[in-house]
Amino acid sequence: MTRHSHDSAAPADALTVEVVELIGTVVARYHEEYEHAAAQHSLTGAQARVLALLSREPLPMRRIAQQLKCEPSNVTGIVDRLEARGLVERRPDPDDRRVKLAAVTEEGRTTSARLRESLHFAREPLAALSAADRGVLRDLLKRMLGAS
Amino acid sequence: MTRHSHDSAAPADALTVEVVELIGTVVARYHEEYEHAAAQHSLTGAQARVLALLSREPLPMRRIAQQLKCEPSNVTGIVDRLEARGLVERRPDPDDRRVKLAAVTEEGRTTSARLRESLHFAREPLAALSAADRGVLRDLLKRMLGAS
DNA sequence: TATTGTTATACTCTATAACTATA
DNA sequence: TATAGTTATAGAGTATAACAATA
Repeated sequence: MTRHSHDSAAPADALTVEVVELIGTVVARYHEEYEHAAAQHSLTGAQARVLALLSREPLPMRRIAQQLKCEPSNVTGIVDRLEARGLVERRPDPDDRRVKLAAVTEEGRTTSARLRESLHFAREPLAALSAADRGVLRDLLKRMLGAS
Repeated sequence: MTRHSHDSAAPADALTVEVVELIGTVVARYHEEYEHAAAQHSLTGAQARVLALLSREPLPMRRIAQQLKCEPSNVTGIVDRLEARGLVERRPDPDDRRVKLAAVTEEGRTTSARLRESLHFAREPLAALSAADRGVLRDLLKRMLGAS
């Protein structure tokens, strides 16, 4: 370490820069795969994300917006398009008549499952690593993410 | 390993699933930071990416589209907006009069540099790892990415 | 003829603000 | 009054197709 700085523009050593660039490549690859998998089912990335979310459990529109980190008004359109294709439906919330619960239909569930299967990112890149290596990678990522 | 399958839906073990989810978290975090840094300079993500690209060297419009993996027609609008703000300019290519080279202006270069500095992703998360750990992470990511 | 960049068009995602129906 | 969802609006990114200038 050449210096321990508390300012926000600490000098990045070559190793850190290299790791950041590698992470950038991972991010780009991940997105390409996700968009491609979604497109194979004629879905946009945002639609695929919402479908994946709802395949776990029905959610109020508001909660979807929080998960997507976007404004609630955007969710209306995304769910509209999923609903128009029969992949999602809106149900009333028995406890609060203001709330609408978005839930996957049977077709939505199977589409979501197929989409998950077509996400090769899970298998091909990681297949190059042994189980021990994947364990090391997991621990490093966890420490990295836990730090922020 | 319960089975060695050659089909594309090989069963994912718990460890692999965990690593994929961690990578998904990294991807989400990375994007949030990038968009936030871009927004601090009143730029969209796409504009910031093009500005970063051009800060290395001037490029024909066609090449920008290839780097962004989008249609050339989209680049026209993105460069238009950067040019309207004085961050980028179009120059003729002396060797081929069909080609327009997009290049950063001086202001564009300083904006790009500030943007790079405000990308905390380089520092904070990775600061939790020792140099040795970062080296291990680099090697694992390189093997992972080289595999695809 | 083929290529480069642009224009025109349409769709989706996005944020903001105003509206409704509930609470 | 406050909250959930929607609508209206505007800006940006995206793909497709057609076009002008140049090779």
